[in-house]
Amino acid sequence: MITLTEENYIKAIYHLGKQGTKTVSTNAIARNIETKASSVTDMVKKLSDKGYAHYKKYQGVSLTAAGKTIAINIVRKHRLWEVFLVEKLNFSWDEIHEVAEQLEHIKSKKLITQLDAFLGYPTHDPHGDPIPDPDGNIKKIDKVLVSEVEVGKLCICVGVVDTSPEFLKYLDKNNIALGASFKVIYKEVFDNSITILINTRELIISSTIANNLFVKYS
Amino acid sequence: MITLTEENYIKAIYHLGKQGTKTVSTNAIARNIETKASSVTDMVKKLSDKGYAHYKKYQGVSLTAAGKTIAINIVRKHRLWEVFLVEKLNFSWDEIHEVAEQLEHIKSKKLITQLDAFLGYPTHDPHGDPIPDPDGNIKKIDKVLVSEVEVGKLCICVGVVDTSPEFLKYLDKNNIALGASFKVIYKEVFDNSITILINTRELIISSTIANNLFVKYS
DNA sequence: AATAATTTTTAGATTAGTCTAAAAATATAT
DNA sequence: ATATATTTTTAGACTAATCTAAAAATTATT
Repeated sequence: MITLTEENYIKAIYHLGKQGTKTVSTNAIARNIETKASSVTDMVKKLSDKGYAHYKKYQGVSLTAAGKTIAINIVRKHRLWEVFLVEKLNFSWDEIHEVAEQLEHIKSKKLITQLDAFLGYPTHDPHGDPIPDPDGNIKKIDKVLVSEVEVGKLCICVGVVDTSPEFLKYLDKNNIALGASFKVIYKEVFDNSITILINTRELIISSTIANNLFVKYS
Repeated sequence: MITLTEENYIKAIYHLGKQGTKTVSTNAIARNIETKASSVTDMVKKLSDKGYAHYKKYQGVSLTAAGKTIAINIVRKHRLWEVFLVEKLNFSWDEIHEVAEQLEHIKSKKLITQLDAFLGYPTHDPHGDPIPDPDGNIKKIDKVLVSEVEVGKLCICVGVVDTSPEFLKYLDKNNIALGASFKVIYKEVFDNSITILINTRELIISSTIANNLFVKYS
């Protein structure tokens, strides 16, 4: 049996592992799940013993195939619940994360199968992130940061990098929801801010915003 | 903060407390949550320290007002989730208990408020048990055991005592669902079995069954 | 390449929850 | 009312997960 705590470590290793580097550092995990490095060392040994992680002292951690399967399954559950919360229970996209963090640990295969069907087999969560299928396959769409879009391009908002309530509330306030479309009309070289035309209104977005918003071309 | 384990003890004390006696025994709790009496003693002291239970050595336990509030809130969550599982996710009534046991511990006031609305403010769960309202009020309907119904009475099935999968499957097999109506046509004095007429079919039910099925008169 | 700074690990303690086995209290039976 | 049986509590040990502080290894700096 796998404990809730083990699941959270596996999830952290998974997410940190995707961000580039081959192996994940003890400190990075500690930061991610708000614990101490010494606790991470202990847990990582345990995960290694149980066959969920590769671990050599001082060399960082990575997930085994078994570990990755578990991680992807948690991600699938998390994102399906997020869709449920937004589509069925009228949560806004900045309120769903902490509830989904709890719901993702509920153990019942049937629950997820049925939830998936009930939601109409969604492919993306409310932040635009892909939902792994039951076999763990994740199809990635080609999305690009607003900061990299050329002037004149028509874009559709498909996702975010940062999912903090602060950022999501900013987007809401400016009517930038998933699926919203806009055109990039000017890129300021001095501070990398970008002027977009959304719903006939011009909006200047900072480079910080532009680096946290994904779009696809339409 | 209240832990998951504490919640489960409080729930057990609540359910055992309703079954008659003024105070609940250590052994009864141990049996109910499948643990040892010594563990119960420890936890019950803790609940008492935290103000959720009244406890005097060797005298049994009962819930304080605060403890009862927590218990009823868990029951409310449990039963709302059961409705969700049956109505929205097509679970059968013998499959829902163990999943609801997990879901009842999710912490989010908004989640339950919205779920309640989404389900159309149901008053009873799929086993016929009443769902406490947000303030903890439970309205009881006057239901009676089939074993106590007089011959000739027309009945509507409104609930069960035993909620084990075995019993619920037996009911399903014989088309006895919540809301099903039937007439008691004969009561055998020898073994207390009861013959009922359901959907033009005669069915003999044992006294065990008759003591676990609630009906109301129609 | 030697030293300094940083990261990671170990050692030992702590907390929540559990257990076994023995002691204490209560309930039952003669 | 005394002995017996049952229930409940205590004492002490164990596991999972955490922490602090110190030691060891790695990385960075000069």
